[in-house]
Amino acid sequence: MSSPLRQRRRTAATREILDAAREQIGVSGPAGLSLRSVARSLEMTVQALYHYFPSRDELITTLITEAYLDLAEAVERAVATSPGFVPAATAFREWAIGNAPMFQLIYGTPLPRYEAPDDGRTTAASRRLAPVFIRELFGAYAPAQLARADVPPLSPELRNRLDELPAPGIGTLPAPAVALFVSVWGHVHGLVMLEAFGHTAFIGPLQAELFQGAMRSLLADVERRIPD
Amino acid sequence: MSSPLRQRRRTAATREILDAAREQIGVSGPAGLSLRSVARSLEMTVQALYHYFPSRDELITTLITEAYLDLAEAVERAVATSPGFVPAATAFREWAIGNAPMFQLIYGTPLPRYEAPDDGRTTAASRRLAPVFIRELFGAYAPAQLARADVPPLSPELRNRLDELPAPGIGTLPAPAVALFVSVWGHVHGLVMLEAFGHTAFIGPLQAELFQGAMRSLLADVERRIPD
DNA sequence: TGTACATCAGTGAACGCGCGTTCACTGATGTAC
DNA sequence: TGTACATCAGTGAACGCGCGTTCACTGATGTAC
Repeated sequence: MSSPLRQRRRTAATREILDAAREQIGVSGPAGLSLRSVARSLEMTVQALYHYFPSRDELITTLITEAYLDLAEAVERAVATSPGFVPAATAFREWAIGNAPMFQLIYGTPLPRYEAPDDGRTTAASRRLAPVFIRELFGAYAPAQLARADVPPLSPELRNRLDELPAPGIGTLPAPAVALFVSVWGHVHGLVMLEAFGHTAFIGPLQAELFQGAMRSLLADVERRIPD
Repeated sequence: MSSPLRQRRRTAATREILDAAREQIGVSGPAGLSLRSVARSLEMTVQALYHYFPSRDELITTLITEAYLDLAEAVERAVATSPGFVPAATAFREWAIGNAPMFQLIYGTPLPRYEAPDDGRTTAASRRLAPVFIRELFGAYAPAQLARADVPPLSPELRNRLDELPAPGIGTLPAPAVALFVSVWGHVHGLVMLEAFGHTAFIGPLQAELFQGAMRSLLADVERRIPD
């Protein structure tokens, strides 16, 4: 095993590369990322990067994984000081708008010639966010209540499918609550994606307020659908 | 002016190019589009394309514009035979899923080195869809009713802003209805974007049913928020 | 403490590729008289 | 109807660029004895 000093230097250099890559994505968008541009901004040669990442795809995989975790942590942190669904949604939006290019990287059009790794690293990281929202949204209800949530009738096939989702995370919920949650998930993501992709620019700088209002209404509508 | 025959041939060739480009996007995603690959699939040289489009960006602009119009027309057609918000949303989803790469082109991450034209052609095309949804969602209500829609209180600044949106389309609605509509818009887009970008693949092939249910609930929630 | 050796971050040179765009041209088609 | 001319779709050749990746190397740093 190599020396701790060398190890630390290596770690620091790896961090520098990842930061430069993020910077690069910030400037020219996810698709504008290239090993050569990263090397250029670090004033080193491209080949040197291969001492830290075996390929472009591996670098991108790390960026995606870290972005998912960073986003999930930001939301966790927010609800730690101010619990509730609306603060969670607000923190989600703020991360997405404040890191729009990274948000595009993880939730936007898949990168042209990028292939996610087989080992499911990115998928695993992407699953860290939902449980936080599930906790904030449904934590106060008993499973029996959630099972009677007022959603349009589910076909037996769909009910089965939703009941059989893998357990950690969304799979712990009864089918009607899964249906409700997916709808909420889409609602939150939709408003944020539209804003992060520039489709609601016409609203101007008050989108935060509009979003907050929409989330409050959404929460009320969800609560109304769960029986006492 | 050139002969009608030549004109028709030119139009046909232009169509062929656009179709090949769409095909190309279907195969390798929006970012995989290139003049050279289009030329290759048509078995002609790249330079020939310049007789039909002055640049790559111009071709992309046409593709984007036509995609927006195509989508809006699909929804119009659907509500013509089966009116209502849920059918409109269903048609929207079906177009998006059936034309996922084109949907990604218009609603996903902006293309790397593409600049939209100054003349607002793409923006104008993108505004064709909302009025259909507004009509289906709010057509049965009087402006006075919409003005009293039950949404969280709007700050004076936001209310002003929403009241002053340019008139054709969303600008015709009173501020609370605009807020409600943006929320609905985000909800519909969110579920569809998540699906079109592959983030809800774990649900499997029953996403259509889940979406339909979510839209029915959404409609009910909206109706509950508009007074008699 | 000194020395031989191993590790490894970084470089120089090069590869083959695909890209958008320009230019000078050819040759078929259509127009004017 | 025939002929000179204009139009314009298409080609061949080339440009300069950026990309990911490989290879053989140098030279500084760290390790073992």
